[in-house]
Amino acid sequence: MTAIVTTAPLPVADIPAIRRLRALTPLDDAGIEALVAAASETRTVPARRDLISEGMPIVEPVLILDGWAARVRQLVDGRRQILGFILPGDLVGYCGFDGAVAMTTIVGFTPLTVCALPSDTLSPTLRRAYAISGALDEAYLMAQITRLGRLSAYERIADFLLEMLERLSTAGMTHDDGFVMPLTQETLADTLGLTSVHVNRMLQQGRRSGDLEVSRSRVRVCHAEALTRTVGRQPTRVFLPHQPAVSATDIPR
Amino acid sequence: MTAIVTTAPLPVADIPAIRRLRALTPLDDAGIEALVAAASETRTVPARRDLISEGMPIVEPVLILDGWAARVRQLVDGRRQILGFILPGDLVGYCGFDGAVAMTTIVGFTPLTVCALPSDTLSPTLRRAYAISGALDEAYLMAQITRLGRLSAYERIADFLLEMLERLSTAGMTHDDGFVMPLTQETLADTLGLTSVHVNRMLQQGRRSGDLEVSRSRVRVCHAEALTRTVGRQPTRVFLPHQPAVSATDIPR
DNA sequence: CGCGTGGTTGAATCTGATCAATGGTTGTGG
DNA sequence: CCACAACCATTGATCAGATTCAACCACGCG
Repeated sequence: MTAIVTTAPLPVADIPAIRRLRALTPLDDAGIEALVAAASETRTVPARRDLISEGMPIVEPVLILDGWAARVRQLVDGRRQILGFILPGDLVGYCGFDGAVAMTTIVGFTPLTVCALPSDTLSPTLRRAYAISGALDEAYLMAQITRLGRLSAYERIADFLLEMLERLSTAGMTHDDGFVMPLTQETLADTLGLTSVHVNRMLQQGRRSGDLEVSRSRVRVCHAEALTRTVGRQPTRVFLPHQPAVSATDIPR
Repeated sequence: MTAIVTTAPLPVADIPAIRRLRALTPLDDAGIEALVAAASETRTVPARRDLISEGMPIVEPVLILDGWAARVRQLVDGRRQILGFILPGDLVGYCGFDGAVAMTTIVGFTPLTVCALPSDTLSPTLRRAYAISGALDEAYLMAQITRLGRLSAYERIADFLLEMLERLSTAGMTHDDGFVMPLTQETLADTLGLTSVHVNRMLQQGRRSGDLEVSRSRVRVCHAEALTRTVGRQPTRVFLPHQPAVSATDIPR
């Protein structure tokens, strides 16, 4: 799980959560120090235990250091919808008013390592990183809506895996367009609005067409670039890139 | 559209947007004054014109005073997904970091009346109202995901109309569980991940079963309470109610 | 009056769900 | 170290909800 280097006190670049936040926006020393300090005092939550329960007041915002979690909504008749995943470097319970209650239950699919989220008053760059992270949260929800509303089963799988690839690579958790995905096909089904049987068939189709390599809990997207184009996915973007503005190709109808 | 009373300078309670924000959290005088002042200087955007375009930098946050708008995502092959609606009292472009770009296009289905959003530094209560509004935005996105992922076509329609009822009643824009909905069935279809043909059939089913009264642009939900229960909808809640905590009836599996 | 937009209807089709059974993997306890 | 139990992946057959295609109608507007 963690790297086996034990010489130095653990280089900052090896902590995926910090790596992610630094990738969102450059952090000043105060911000990095605060994160490193926070990450030294961790808490572990066993898999399948609620990290936050829907309707309960939000106590303390935390930063995910390791593990996969999800926002889950359970319907009265047993149907379940997974709203989105929460990965290392993601913030949980960071919202700006008193008396807030959790809008969804959050549960881990693996044991979770979390730490207290450093206050955003410690560094303006940290504050900015949190704000960007929040905007990305919203962007992921919107991407999920588009997937469920207008993509075919196969497109949903592909688009979802590409999103995970994008997110995990920000935290440095991918290798050669592959990553560890500790989810069952049942979980994937509850995410993508499908049945596990159909997820299974679509994964096979992805294998046969050479788009995917899927084993136990490993996924590799074979030609990420090409697949991105074929399913019409556009990468998530919430702030201005440093490149000159992208030319809008959209034709107003 | 607007009330025909012209005696007084227009009572605050008659401005739906302000009514909504006050319903979210009590506002102090500074906050109300700022809103009233802002609402006196309006701008109008014609229907079908972009209020904000995806990928463009966000210039100035605005408050919707009148009209219906939506966040829209257009796929390359012409498919369209409506992510959610923006109604009077909703905030647009209020996000906490520099260099942010719009994550989606926002277009009006009616002419929109908007005004500049008063700065959240003017009043702590205003700031709180904005934060709650933002949390509600997120809650609506999550509700939309659940609708698309796990509800049947009929349930989607019912749940959606109940949400609109809930939101519009906060702004005082409903009468006897009815409201004006300036959307075509095609638009509804692009919202709910269906085709317009199927939306039509589901609306008819709603009429036949006595759940709905739908005409031109008017909708009435006949037995809102009952319908809420039958489709298993739970009302949106992002902060602690003043009542004692609701007992959790959820059975952990 | 004619056209365009949006609503309504029917028939055929298809994507994905459901039901049911089999087989493989992992983890645990004897 | 093996045996068993759970859980998960896989496969086939059938079913159903929603789409597609194609009309037709009603209304508002230039």
